[in-house]
Amino acid sequence: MDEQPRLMHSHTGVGMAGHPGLPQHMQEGTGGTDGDGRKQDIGDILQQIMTITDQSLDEAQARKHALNCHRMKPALFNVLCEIKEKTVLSIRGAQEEEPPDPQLMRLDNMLLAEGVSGPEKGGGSAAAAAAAAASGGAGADNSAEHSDYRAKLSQIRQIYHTELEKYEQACNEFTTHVMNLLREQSRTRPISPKEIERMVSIIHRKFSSIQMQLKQSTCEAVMILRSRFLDARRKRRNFNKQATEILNEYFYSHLSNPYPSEEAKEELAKKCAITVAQVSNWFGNKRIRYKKNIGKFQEEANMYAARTAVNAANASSHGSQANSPSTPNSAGETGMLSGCYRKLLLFFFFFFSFV
DNA sequence: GGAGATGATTGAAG
DNA sequence: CTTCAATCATCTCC
Repeated sequence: MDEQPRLMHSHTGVGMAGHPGLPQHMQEGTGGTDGDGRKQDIGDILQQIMTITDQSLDEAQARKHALNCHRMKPALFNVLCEIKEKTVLSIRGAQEEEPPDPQLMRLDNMLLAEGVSGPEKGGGSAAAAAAAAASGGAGADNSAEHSDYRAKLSQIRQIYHTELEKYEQACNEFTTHVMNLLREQSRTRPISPKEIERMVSIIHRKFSSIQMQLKQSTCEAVMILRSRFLDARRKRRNFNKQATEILNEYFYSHLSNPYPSEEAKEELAKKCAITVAQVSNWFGNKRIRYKKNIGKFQEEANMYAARTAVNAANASSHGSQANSPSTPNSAGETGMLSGCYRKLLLFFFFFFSFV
């Protein structure tokens, strides 16, 4: 029977003696020396434990209150807190400092770049802006496409934000609820603030995984929209004849160095009603295609060279009209030509044709 | 429908 | 950053 002293010890150690909420016989038992009396006490306690589930809620509350008011309770509670703190810290050691999820970062970056998350950029996205620049001067149908794109993107944005708000609200509500529960429970069992913090972070992690799904689907929607839009952008239009003539004229009149400066590009872009990027593209394509097959472009080169020569001659004779050297109106121009210039044109044409 | 022309895109190089 | 070179996707002409 060496269990008996231990039980007794534990009984006194836990310190229920003098507790106002405990039955008198239990309090007496702590200081008692009578073996039978002690046995009786233990029997009573066991009986109480066994019947505790049968007690009414009010009775249980009374016992809870009694326990809370016990004089040894704070000391015991602190000890338990310390033990718990150590345990929790050792558990946390392995879990903490986890790096941010790269996939989530990617999704966040993409949503930000597309203008879905973050501040609204007037509905404009990188794709819309790029396409707007690339399609330059293409006209009303393109701006209609852009507005369509913007409208759809804004729709996605709205849904995303509504859902995100819902998730955040639900997360906050749930977190508050759990925290209240834990605070309430912390009065009867040791729950450290760190433990609450950990619980909150667990909840946040769970909700952020739900949020990630939302972000994933939003990204997919944007990608689909964007790919459709970019496909539409690929439906290019050839530049109009006048624009091509302006570009060709510049190209062949600068054949020794067909690299227009930024200013020249801007001017050409303005004249052709296209973007500077399109001018750059055009010159890039032209240079490479010309170089690849000079023979094929010879006739074209001769024609533009002749035209340039005529323009130059024209400019010298009509000094005041020289401010538009690169875009002659062929029909009008020919009509204005004197016999002398017509001869000159023919000379240049044939000269360059046989060179 | 096919061939060639043409504007745009992409990746490498400087 | 610009330019080159290759390539793609579409347009235009026959």
